[in-house]
Amino acid sequence: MPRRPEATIDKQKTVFFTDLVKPKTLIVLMGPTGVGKTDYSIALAQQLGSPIISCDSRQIYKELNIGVARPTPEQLNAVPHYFIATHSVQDYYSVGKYEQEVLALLDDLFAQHDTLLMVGGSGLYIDAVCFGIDDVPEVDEELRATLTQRMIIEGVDTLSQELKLLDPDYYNEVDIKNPARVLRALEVCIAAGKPFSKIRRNSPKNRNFEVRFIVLNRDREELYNRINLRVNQMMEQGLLEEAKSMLPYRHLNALKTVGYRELFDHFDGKCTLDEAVELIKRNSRRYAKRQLTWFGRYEGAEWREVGS
RNA sequence: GGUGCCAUAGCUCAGUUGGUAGAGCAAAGGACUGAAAAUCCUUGUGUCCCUCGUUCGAUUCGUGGUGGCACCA
Repeated sequence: MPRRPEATIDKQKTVFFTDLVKPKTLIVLMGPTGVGKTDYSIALAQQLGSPIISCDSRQIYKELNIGVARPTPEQLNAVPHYFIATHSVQDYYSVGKYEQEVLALLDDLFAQHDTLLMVGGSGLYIDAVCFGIDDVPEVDEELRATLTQRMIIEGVDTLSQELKLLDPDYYNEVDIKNPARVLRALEVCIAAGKPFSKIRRNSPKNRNFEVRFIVLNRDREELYNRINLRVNQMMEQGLLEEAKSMLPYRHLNALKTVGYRELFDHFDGKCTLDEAVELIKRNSRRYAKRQLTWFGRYEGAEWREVGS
């Protein structure tokens, strides 16, 4: 199933741009964690004369550095970067906000550039920028908290039965064993007073730029070796201390992140430090695999193999 | 050198009263619309160390090897 294949510029806008200005292109460079996106993107950005718009749901936080493999100060100075260390873990953030902020930025930057480079591994964020995300009413915290509580106590099955009543269409589509998905659908149904499936149109929004996808990949074994090695390096750089300093925020979404939660478990005495480090490696590997699955659905993407 | 124990999936091991095998972990594949580095679904992985023998049939029993561990010299 191709990901949003019909997402091309609408005819009128194409005419408008070819008449007055050159068409604008957003190059989206993506790849699994640890492939080597950072180095590659800096070289590519310099070649294109473009800044880098980061599309990374974790590097966006200023409190997270070592554990999210933030580019070094030298790398950040080599090319202007956006959306790196710009937000706080303490502030609520979401794909929707990211979409808005990036689109506003693109409007500005395209005035100076014909080609812009976006780089990152957060698939949902890439989708939001390239194809848009439906407008869903705000859900207040209390409702979410109540439903989360009920999810824990009553289990997914009870809540998915409730979803079946409120939104039979979505119930038939959704993975009813997935608490996150059931909970979201349910909270939107309740907050909006209408079925989630009526809100989630899943139709691409028009964008006034073209998109080109590049997926960076490398031999699986080599990728995993790099991930394992990088985790060791993170530990040498002081990931343990960084995680310790994040303990007060461990309940926040931003800290539900590979590299931190495993160390939190260690602090709780649930595992030894060595075990925690091994788990960070494993979970990073699994994350990389999930990313590759996601990227595999971008129709027309150019896959570039890198490596020795 | 002698004696004993062990050798089965990538790893740790279970098992077959003789009918070619299964757990955990690792791994592989997939899903994905405001938590997305999140959350969830599916799936195996095999010269059962080698040799010869007994047997209709040996991974299973026996002989002899090889390797590992332990104890004794």
